[in-house]
Amino acid sequence: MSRPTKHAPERGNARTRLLEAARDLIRAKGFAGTSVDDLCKAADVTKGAFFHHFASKEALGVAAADFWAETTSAFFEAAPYHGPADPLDRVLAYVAFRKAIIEGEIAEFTCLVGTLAQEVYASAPGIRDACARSMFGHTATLEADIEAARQARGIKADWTAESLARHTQTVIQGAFVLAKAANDPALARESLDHLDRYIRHLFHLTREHAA
Amino acid sequence: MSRPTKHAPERGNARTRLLEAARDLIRAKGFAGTSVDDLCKAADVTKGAFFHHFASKEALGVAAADFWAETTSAFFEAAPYHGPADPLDRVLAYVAFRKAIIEGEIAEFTCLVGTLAQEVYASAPGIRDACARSMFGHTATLEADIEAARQARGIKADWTAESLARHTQTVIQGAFVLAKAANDPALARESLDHLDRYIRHLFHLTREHAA
DNA sequence: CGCAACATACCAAACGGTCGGTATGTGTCA
DNA sequence: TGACACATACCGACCGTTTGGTATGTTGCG
Repeated sequence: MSRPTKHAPERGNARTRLLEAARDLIRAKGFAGTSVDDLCKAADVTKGAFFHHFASKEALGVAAADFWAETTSAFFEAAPYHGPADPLDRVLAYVAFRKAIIEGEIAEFTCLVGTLAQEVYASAPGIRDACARSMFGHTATLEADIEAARQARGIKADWTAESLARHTQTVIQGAFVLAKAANDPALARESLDHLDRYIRHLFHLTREHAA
Repeated sequence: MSRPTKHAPERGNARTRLLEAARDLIRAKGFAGTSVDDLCKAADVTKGAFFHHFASKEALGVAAADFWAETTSAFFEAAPYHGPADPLDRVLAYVAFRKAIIEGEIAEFTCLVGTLAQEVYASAPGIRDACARSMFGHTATLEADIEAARQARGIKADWTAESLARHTQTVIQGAFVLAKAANDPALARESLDHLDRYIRHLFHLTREHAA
């Protein structure tokens, strides 16, 4: 029983630990508020390792946003809300799922790329664009279900699936801002209830219809 | 024709210039990304003046949030959306007004206290609380019109005026996040259209009803 | 005079980033 | 098989600059 030979020279795990540290520290303290030394300490690596893997702090920011895109898309793909056969039920289940995962520490359920984009949109366009790719890549996955629901139910809409998918993201991002300001996750959940009610309205559903 | 004597020993205008610089720079670069030197340069004052007026950089952050609360509440009080006699019309006019002022440079129409709270909610509770006061002080002004509209129209609601006022703020804050990520104000306006549609639904209004 | 409103010069710490070096593979060809 | 060339991963001392903050004036006005 031989150990598998490592062909591709295993992408160092210092790199991964730094990306995880970036995810956690930036969500709690912001990008500018997190120093390279902070990141190295949290990841338990040296500064040499940091600049071996990333050309600059800004490059780490871009990589962190890409890392976020990868890990969250895997997370949402594996999530239970894809179960229902009816596409509208999947959309409502998505909203319910987003509401359900809002709990515990604020830094643990809020969005890295939303925080990051808000902070550096003007000073670091590379990071901003990586955040946009992550955010709108995610809304695109919801868009398909919304469009399918619209067609299946023959809804004549003066809105597009794309805009409703983006509006859903708007409510989620805004909910995080209010939760942070008030230091209370309940405010975020509250807005997701309004979003749920709005979507049911657009599809002529009663409030009682189960998701 | 004598010059008006200044009685109240005019709260130094270096202080005001610093607060204005803080408002503009923090919206563009974030709080941690804006240095005391940056602020002094933009306000054309020296560091001595800065620390004469503010005990620390964090104290300036609190003062900037308070300054934002004062100036925006004056701005919204003077805004035209208070005109309509019907309270619901005032609410819809508010949403239309918020949409109308989204134009030009992103840093010019986005919200200081939203940005600030998102960045420092965990590391500077004093600033966060000042942001919360500004934000929820503003939503409270909308809440009155929403509640009046609900009573005037005899709406039996499973939501409160308070929560709808906060949801409105949620959509506005989230709209700013998406506009920054995509570098496009149009995305912010788009979500305000969804919000308008939602409010009309809650009050059983047709889409055509004029605001 | 006395005090508020500044200006100037300075400081220690923290910052992002560089650099010479080591340890450990890995591919290749005689 | 072994040895040479080269690559990757990482270390930690060090560098120049910027940081938030302080100490000590100076100025002008009631």
